[in-house]
Amino acid sequence: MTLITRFAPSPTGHLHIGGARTALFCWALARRHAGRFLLRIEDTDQKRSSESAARGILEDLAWLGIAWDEGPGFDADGRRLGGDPRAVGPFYQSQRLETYRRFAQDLIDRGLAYPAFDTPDELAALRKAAEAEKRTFTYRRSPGYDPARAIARRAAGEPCVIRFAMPPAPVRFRDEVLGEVTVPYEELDDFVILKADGFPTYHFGVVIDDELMGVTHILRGQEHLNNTPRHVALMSAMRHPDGAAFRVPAFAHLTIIANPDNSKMSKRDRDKAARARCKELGVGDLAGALARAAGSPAAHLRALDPSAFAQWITDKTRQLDHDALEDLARVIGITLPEVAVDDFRRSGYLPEAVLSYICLLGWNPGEKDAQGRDLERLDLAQLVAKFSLERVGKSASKFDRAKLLNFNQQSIAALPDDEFVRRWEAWARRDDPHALARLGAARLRAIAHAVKPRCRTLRDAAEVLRFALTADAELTFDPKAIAKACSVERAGALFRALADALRAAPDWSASALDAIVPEVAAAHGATPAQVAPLLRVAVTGTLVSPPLGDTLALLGRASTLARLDRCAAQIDRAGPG
RNA sequence: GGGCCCAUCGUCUAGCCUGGUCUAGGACGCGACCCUUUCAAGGUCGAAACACGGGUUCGAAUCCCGUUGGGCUCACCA
Repeated sequence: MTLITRFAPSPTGHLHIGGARTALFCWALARRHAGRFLLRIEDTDQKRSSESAARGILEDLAWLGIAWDEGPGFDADGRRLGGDPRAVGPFYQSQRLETYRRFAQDLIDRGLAYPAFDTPDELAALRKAAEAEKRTFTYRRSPGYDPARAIARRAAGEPCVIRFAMPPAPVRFRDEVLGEVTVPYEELDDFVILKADGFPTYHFGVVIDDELMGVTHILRGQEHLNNTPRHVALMSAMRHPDGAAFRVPAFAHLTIIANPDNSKMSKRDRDKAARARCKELGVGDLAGALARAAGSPAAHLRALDPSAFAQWITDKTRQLDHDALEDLARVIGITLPEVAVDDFRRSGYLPEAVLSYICLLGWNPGEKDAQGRDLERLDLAQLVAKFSLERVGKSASKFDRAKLLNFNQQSIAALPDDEFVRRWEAWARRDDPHALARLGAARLRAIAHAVKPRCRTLRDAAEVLRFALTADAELTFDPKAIAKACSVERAGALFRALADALRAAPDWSASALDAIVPEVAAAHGATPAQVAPLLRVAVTGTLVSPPLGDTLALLGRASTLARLDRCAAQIDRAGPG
């Protein structure tokens, strides 16, 4: 039998990093066993789902390189993803409503499901009462429930939901990573399967679609563990029109991915971080935030409604729109924690680094390399070759940004220069157009070899080359750096000798330029280490830069000499030396 | 609070199923040193863990029980 896995996100925002890990494992398991991996969009919450979010998730998956065999169609790098070769679609649950209704009706006809007419207020009251008695609220049909009357009321058009009549027995199932799990009947209520708007609930849609789409292995986050007994009970109760029973697929619940403080990694973490910073700064309203934004571009923040901001700042459950939040973060001087795949992409992470890091969250190959080191940083092909459910761990893992950053740095360093430039250009086009305009791909190419090992993210490239992104006339010289560089004996003479040598240099290549500092040093009885800082601070304004030859070659002779002049002027102003 | 799940360095983890080879291995981070005209990168070395208590056993990180701690979940959200 073909192994079939699926990833079934709800399109309420960008793909969460935990979702990406789930999708990756589903994909890897299917590939490992020459099976199929399908993607289904669970858009049954009409209020929160959006087509743009669904598209965003497809883009995120494609960016990571996780290709789905079946599901919504998508073009990625000339490759067509998705499709419906087995004719089991559509893959948007909102397009499968009639199917759910038919199955619900069958359940009702067999007395295994029933209409319920409670209003939200009534349910809330029931819950509150249960809580007061320190009891868990579990919905049950009232003793006097009259099925015939209920069905008549429903037929008359009275609004209602359909609930599953939970069979009174404990539910037991086997989880591939956790083992046997048993849940007592008392914990299982008569949950809703069809909402008042005619849409299925998650529980109902997932059970029907997994059956109809032939899914054999369900991999999902551990937060779903408690839902599984409901699904198993449903599967046992349901049948096809021809009377055939539903299958019970294999389950594997993946560990939670947590923040360093042990809280679950959530999209709200970004709002939380910004809110905390606002409080720290005493920014209580939009006007205050905008005041700080003076002079900096914060278009999305400006477009925000003051009352929306006021609500956001006090209500922990509220989230600001993505772009407005980014603007706000810039204004209050923090970087938001990345939690969605797209956040990492924007921050300059490479997909291969993200992938190799998240596949180690709750799984590892358990192999050593020739040096006795753990095998880490796998690529997709290695993952497929080695993946197995047996090696999936049981305990929650914390997301370690430092390690991800290290993986990313190594991935960047491993890129051939041309590829590095190509990736940076593609990234900068969207996320740092200013740097792209000032630097340009061609100039980056010339110094790529020196920039790569200094970047932990693609964004760092502009930071490493900041001196080159600044116009000669706007370069500022750090006074402390100048003082330090000039602390050498006869600094003025050395500086002039450097300038003369540079002006006369016959060959403006990195290797030729690298020879100048030792030459000048030797001629004046100084060491290269005493001379180099003078030149470095003159052309970059600081004491830190890529190797001087590369730095000078990138700037070019005219720019170098102009900077030398400006620096000399500043040294003169500061006093003779 | 009820139910479910989990528990090895700060973090990700190997080892656990099939007790001894574990004075518990690797990676990230951290510290030191080397290399070096700065910063990186690279190299070498170092500090750092079996939550606790009972069993079982000649022997337990490994098996059993309990305690403690943590997480998830209790919606007409998924």
